[in-house]
Amino acid sequence: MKIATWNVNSLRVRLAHLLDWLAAHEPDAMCLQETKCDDEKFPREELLAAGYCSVHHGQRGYNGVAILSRRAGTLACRGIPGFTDPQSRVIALDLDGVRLVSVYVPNGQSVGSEKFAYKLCWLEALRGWLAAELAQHPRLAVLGDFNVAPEPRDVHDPQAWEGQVLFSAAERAALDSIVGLGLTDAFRLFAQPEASYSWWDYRMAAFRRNLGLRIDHVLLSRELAQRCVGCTIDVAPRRLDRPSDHAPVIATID
DNA sequence: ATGGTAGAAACTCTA
Repeated sequence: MKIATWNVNSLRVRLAHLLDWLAAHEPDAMCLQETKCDDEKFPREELLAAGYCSVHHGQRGYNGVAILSRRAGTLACRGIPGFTDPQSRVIALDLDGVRLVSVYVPNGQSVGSEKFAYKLCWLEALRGWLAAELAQHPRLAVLGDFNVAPEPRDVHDPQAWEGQVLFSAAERAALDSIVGLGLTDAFRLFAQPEASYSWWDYRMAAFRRNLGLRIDHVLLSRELAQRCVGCTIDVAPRRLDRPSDHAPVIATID
């Protein structure tokens, strides 16, 4: 089973990139973030024509998460159950015995801001829910844009980024606590190139200079981690014209 | 020197 995640930063703008990528890599499932459209404008038919079913938790203008799959799955939920959130950031799908979760963690804007407080609150709600999910679903995969770089090696300039949003102690502790429930960062199961990142700011020619952060993750329950045989970041789409600022991450599970 | 770019939307917010 090949599963992937990609923050597309507007699905309608990136649809051609996405369709090309799906045709080239043929993942069984693809988790999307920042679709930035409501359900009515979701390109369901175009994706179906490309061989993918979809479930979407949309929102006009901002956020929006989806899961595409070759075979039809069963929608598990939209949003974190019991956590009232006007922002569309979570969707879950049961597919061939695996529970897949697509997450778009709040960015947090800047440490100490209201949005930062919302981010920490949101991560705590996610942790509580995933604890219950893990108890019920031994095959659980949580994929998405976590907006947190876990370690110094996930940041191009860790000294400059230390304490900044996306790499503050509080955010790292919150992500660590989620991983500590019994999840594995699939990317770190394997040897990886130095300076591997999944997001580069559009500004300052950051991609050309590889000034990136690894903030998009595939977290696997123990059972899935044991069967994971590969996990890579595909930087190729970041080189295209009008790219998303994120690259897809793909994991293969036997 | 808080700059720079991109997307959605509507003239500003979010990232």
